[in-house]
Amino acid sequence: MLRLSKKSDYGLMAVNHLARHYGEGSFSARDIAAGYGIPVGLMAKVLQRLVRCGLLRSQHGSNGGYTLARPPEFISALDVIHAIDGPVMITACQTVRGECVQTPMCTVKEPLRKVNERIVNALSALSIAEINA
Amino acid sequence: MLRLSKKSDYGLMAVNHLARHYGEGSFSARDIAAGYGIPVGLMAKVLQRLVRCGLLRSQHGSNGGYTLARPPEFISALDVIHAIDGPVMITACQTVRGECVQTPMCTVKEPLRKVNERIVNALSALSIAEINA
DNA sequence: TCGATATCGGACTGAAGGAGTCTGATATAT
DNA sequence: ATATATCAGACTCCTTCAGTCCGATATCGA
Ligand code: SF4
Ligand code: SF4
Repeated sequence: MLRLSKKSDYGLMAVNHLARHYGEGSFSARDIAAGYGIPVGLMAKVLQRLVRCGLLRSQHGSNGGYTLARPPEFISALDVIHAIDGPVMITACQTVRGECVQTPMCTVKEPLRKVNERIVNALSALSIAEINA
Repeated sequence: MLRLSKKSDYGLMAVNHLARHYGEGSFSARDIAAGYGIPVGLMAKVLQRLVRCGLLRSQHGSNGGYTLARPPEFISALDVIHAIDGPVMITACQTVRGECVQTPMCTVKEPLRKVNERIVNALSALSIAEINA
């Protein structure tokens, strides 16, 4: 139904939070989650994915937590969404379980691909720094 | 995960088919479904929704079927998607079951609303005639 | 009039994905 | 040592999706 996952939503909020306090040390999942009413366990899970994709750096142990891996200007909304939800693709022409049976005779595949491209561009052009402003 | 429903996909294909044969009489759900490997029952259901939203006209009885309610130039991809899936909204800030609990302190609501607006505009600007070309 | 062919409306099912929880393991500062 | 973190994955509950099915209504043609 063309909806962003809640995880991506949370991820954007978290990265946004870290951007707002960029250079002020690290923040734990608890720190971030508390301010926005996000379940801590879920927030942790989201942050982990962002680390795995190289958007954040993490520090174990007490006084540990997360920081941005690079300045907010160089992190896009697409980066965050892609790290959490995988590739942005409004159609399911080909998924992990084979391709859509309509593919050969589909008449809307190409036009939708173009629409998808525009969405990707829009998300890619939107930096975290810009969101924060 | 930001994906269009299969129903919308089918709807676009159906409307596209009717556009391609605009002025050549009406086509039944069976007619349309057959050409694209779409389950007939599901195709019928999708077409019914399009009729209810005024995009198509229907004719009961034998030799009945569906025709476009207006020329392809004046039907947009958004019209079709909206008729089938409801309003295009990438966030769930407010749904039928109340609003998102993060709404008051959400920092990404506004930026995402703007992204949504761009998507809506893109879909709205894409007419069926254009898809067909 | 009868029967075939349509749409129409809604209920229904099984499968998939989403949201969130929980547990155990590892790393680090005090 | 202990408290505090991240980390990794399995797990449950719930919603949505894709597709089916049935009964009702409308229309055409023989
Ligand atoms: S091939 Fe056509 S029908 Fe199948 S997913 Fe892609 S766009 Fe949709
Ligand atoms: S309010 Fe914020 S968190 Fe809640 S749905 Fe809207 S954008 Fe997502």
